[in-house]
Amino acid sequence: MNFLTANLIPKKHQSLAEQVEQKLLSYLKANNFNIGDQLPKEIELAAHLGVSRNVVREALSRLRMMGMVESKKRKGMVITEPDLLSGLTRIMDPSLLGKENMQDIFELRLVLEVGMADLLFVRKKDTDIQELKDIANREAADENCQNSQDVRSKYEVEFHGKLYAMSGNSTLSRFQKLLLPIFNYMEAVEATLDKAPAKGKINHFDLIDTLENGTAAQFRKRMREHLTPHYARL
Amino acid sequence: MNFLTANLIPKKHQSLAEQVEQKLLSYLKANNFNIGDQLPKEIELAAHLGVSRNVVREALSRLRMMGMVESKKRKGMVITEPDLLSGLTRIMDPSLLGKENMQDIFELRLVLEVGMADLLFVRKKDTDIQELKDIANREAADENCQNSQDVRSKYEVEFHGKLYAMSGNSTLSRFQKLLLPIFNYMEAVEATLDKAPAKGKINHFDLIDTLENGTAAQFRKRMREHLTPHYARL
DNA sequence: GTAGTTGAATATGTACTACATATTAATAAA
DNA sequence: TTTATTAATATGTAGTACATATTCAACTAC
Repeated sequence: MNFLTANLIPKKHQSLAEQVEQKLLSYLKANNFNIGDQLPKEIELAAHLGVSRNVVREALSRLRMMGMVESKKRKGMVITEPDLLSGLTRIMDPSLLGKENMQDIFELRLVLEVGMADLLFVRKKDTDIQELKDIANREAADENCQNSQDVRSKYEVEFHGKLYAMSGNSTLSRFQKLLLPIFNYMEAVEATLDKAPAKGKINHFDLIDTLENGTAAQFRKRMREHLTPHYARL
Repeated sequence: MNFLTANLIPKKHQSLAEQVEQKLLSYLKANNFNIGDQLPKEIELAAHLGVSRNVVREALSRLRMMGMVESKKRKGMVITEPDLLSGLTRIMDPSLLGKENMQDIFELRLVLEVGMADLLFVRKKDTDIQELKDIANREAADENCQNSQDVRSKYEVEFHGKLYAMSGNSTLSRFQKLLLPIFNYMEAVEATLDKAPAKGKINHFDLIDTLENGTAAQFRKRMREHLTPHYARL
């Protein structure tokens, strides 16, 4: 391609479906719609935008995938609230992601759990503390913890998952669940390298105690220490 | 939801395009492909799955949207590394999200900035510190800061954006940029309610000093104090 | 033989038609 | 008035046809 034709083509080529998707998004953003409002019919959109119905359907399919619209058979398409994590739920898999993304996600977990402290202290309930204690007690009583890494990590997941749930932030909590396969994979890889799982000095009982009697700053410090083996990966 | 209940609960009707999307995703997850590998042609997929090419194209369009595949005109579709934030880039807009999602995102920012400390201390460079100082100095010298909330928030964004960039976590940094419109919107709403923007006791110079001479734990504490006005919203 | 050009082959991109399906809304029956 | 039936309609799916762009091979020129 010579420089003349290069100048004639300003943007990287976008398919019509992508263009229509963006137009629909701008349309929705600009007109402050409410949830439940109706979208024009596919045929009308196609006619108005001067494209085929196929193209419109591809664009709408993407909006549907994000949870931005729902389509009913005769009613047409109605606007819904998009799902923040709809994309992530599909691709959060070790076999789909590269090293850099996995490392980013790994780090994100560490950041979240340390930074989450204030949410926990604002929203903790007595019943939550009790549940944490139950988990920690079951963990302490389970002799399989000595032998099996799987068993250990089962309690680890349960305990920390409960913390995310306690945060009262459902996006955060859902994100943690998506994050698990990545984390497990990276731990498994680490295990094959003969790196001892090296437990931190702060255990779950210590964390519970801090959550019950301490401050958010103290909890952050202890959580940071609890996660020290993982921080070694930075 | 475990494997069993997943089968027991009758799924809400899924369109063929959605089913094909999932089949393609499972196919990609199961077969550990490498980036650059080719996917079968649309017609072959359609024939193999027993659906029309339209349906296959809708599914592929979704994968393309997530950055999982790229399509070249004659070459066919090749596997690429998915973009973790491709979904978010489209929907991170105050006019598309509801209160709960916005609140979740708002909280997430607070969690991230407090929890980010260790990343910063591992990866900070002298040049980064210098850049932070430059920003803080420009801010201190700008007399418009007194009058205009916009000017203040401009420096705020620049300073904190630099911190995210320093984290060395590009996903985190990109997420912060997406988060900005939400944050601005919520601050604007707060401003209309006559709530004074109430600056925290810890300013940017304090943060820089801690970053230069202190510890990660100290930085977390000070960042938490710096963000105190925002934490009031919890 | 090498470089550059041309042109055919081909997979994706777009348009269009036809019909299936499900659900609403109107109508008829009780 | 209530219930059952029917028609209308917007999305879902299938299929054909052609446009477009890019690869790859054949070919020409030097």
